[in-house]
Amino acid sequence: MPNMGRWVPDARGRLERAALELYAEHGYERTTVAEIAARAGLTERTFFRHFADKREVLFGGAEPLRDLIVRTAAEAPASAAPITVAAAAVEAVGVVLGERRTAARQRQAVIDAHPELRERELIKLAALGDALAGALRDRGVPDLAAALAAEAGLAAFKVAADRWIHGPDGEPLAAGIREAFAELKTITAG
Amino acid sequence: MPNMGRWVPDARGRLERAALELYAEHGYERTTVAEIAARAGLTERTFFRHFADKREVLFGGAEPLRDLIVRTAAEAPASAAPITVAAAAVEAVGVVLGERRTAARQRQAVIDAHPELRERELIKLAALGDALAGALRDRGVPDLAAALAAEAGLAAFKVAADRWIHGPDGEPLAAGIREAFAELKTITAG
Amino acid sequence: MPNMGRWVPDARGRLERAALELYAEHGYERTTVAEIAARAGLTERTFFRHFADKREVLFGGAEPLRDLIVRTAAEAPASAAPITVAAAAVEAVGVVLGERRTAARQRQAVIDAHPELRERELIKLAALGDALAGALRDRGVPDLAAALAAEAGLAAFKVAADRWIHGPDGEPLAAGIREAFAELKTITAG
Amino acid sequence: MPNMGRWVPDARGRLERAALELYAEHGYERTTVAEIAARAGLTERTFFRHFADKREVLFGGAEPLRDLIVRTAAEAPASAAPITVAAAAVEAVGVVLGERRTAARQRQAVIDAHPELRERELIKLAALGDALAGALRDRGVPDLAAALAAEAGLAAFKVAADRWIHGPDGEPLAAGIREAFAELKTITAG
DNA sequence: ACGTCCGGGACTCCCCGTTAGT
DNA sequence: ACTAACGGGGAGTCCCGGACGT
Repeated sequence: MPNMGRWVPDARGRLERAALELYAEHGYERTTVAEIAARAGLTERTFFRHFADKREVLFGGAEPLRDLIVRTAAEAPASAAPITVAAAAVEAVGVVLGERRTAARQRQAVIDAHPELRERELIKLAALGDALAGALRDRGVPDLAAALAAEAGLAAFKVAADRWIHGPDGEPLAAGIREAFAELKTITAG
Repeated sequence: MPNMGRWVPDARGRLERAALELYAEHGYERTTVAEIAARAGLTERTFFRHFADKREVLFGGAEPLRDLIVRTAAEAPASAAPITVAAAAVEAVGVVLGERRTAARQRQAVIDAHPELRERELIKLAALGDALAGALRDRGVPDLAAALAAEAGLAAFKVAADRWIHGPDGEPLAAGIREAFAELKTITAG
Repeated sequence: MPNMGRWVPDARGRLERAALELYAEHGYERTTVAEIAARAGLTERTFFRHFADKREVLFGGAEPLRDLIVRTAAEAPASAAPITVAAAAVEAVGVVLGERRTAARQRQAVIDAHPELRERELIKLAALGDALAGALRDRGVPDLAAALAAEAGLAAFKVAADRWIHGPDGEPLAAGIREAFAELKTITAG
Repeated sequence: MPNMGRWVPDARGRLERAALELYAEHGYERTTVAEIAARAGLTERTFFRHFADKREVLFGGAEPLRDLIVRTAAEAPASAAPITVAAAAVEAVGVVLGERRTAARQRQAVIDAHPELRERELIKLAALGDALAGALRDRGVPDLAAALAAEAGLAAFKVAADRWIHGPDGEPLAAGIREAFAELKTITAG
């Protein structure tokens, strides 16, 4: 019989929700960790037990994406070209993320307004790129090709995600990623 | 008659040198801004007048590169394809940076060891990418193609710079960038 | 024209007084640094700018004693035996401290009740002993004799101060120190 | 049939060894309790069940010395002078400690480098001194003489131990203590 | 005896503001 | 314009302890 203890369960989730609410209400930098913790009914100390820093609460759910990338790349047919594998992996991410456009927009509005959050976002993306490159190498792709295919995948993703979020309502994210890949092929062929 | 004043000149340069020395001696995070300022014969407050934060002292000289990118892109022949322009701009950066390999290596060793410095490096690179995309748009390249060409340029630069810094002594950086572009064309054509 | 600035002057003194009051009112460990700072009209951060830690506020005025010891030892006649010089130096401290018995008692009551404060007190005394030993060596006293004379001086001081503080009202501290020295000679002669 | 339980035995010993290793590898203050516990295969909380604080792990074995002092003082002939009893008790400690000079040196190197550890060492020594003074009073020695004889014993011990640890290889600790006592008698007789 | 979750305070550091002096 | 002095304020790390469960 779990959770008969003293504490309300899901401390991490409460902290995440409290942080997002406060970031939306007062802005990211005018929100202190103490306020987030207070709203979650916890202490500052506990916040830092769950999140390495004040930014991380916005980027906590990255591991599933990483796993998805690695898995998708591993499951691609052995005959697939590196760029095709990269495209498949990135599209898989696009399918997952593409389902919550409104939430993504709100989150991105906070991130875009604060360079320190942009920094964190970029390093998270770079980590996904490293994972993809590693998965490609595991398929036997040579280092240079693996690194470039992974970077190409990231490039297509970034460009497509930017349009999907900031542009008007329209086609789903995954479709935008496919278009970006196609355009990338076109211009590099030039 | 310069420098008849009370202060030793070149406060900014002294801070930069002191910071690099201390980062090398004790590591980045074990070095405090107070120590850097003390070694430079200045106060902590003065450090922050010259650098926005503790990381920036490692990334201070980025504007010239930005200008170089924009200028190179602007001066490319009107007939050049976007990817060709991006390649030329990125290669120009490679030529400039390629001259100081030892210094680049030391700097990169510090950066690689600290995720917070990686974050700053990534956002600096992203800013260069934005500048390149803007320069391409100024040439009349459509948004999507400009964004992707800029990202492709960054990708080639990142991959080549990584190999140039971490690999054995060998070919110059600019040559590596050209190779990376060629490989990128090969794999996207796949 | 000092102190025309924004701040009430003597931040350090205000912190000291606030700390002593609160330690007396609520006890040492039930007093937080935040409370001390608040009562002094300052912030926690400023407390730590003036005192290395929460204990140091009780031991801040030690340098004058150190100087007094060194000076007294240096000014003793060249013919004086090491133990005589040590006695003179320690007695000089006793004369200075002996003037504020009530304050010393209150302070000592706090210290005696908290082992962590005892630790700090002991290391401060040890530092005075080191200063005395150094001053003796500067007079040409060999290392071993200097170290032992300094320790003997400290021993007499500790014993006398303990009796002066915890015992009934009576003779002044300096007189007790002299008695302790005499008794020390007696028992070591045994 | 011991140790059929769930846990690896000798948690305390594992914590002690882990702490000493880490203090040697990274220094005392750069070692966190969490690291010590992790290396010992335990949790931070368990560390604090065995040791009152992070310093105590270096000073755990002091009770046997205390007992030794009290026993030696109690067993001295009734006719022995206080200073003689103190000398015997302190020498007994010297005999025990004197057997592990290399370990003592390493331990002392850590302690000497960190004032907070010096504080703890001093209070441990003071506790031994209190025990000695108490044992002397139990023999009927008057308070003042007991306190001074105990302090004299500590003084001789400290000076001798310092030379034994920091000086070159040479005579055993107990011999150094005897010499220190002799020198103490000489200088106090001056 | 140990793990888990959390509270709470001490302390360090980064970064910024104001004032005044040169 | 540049510097020093003093202080505010929040982030983040660490030590340490309490309550509960096994």
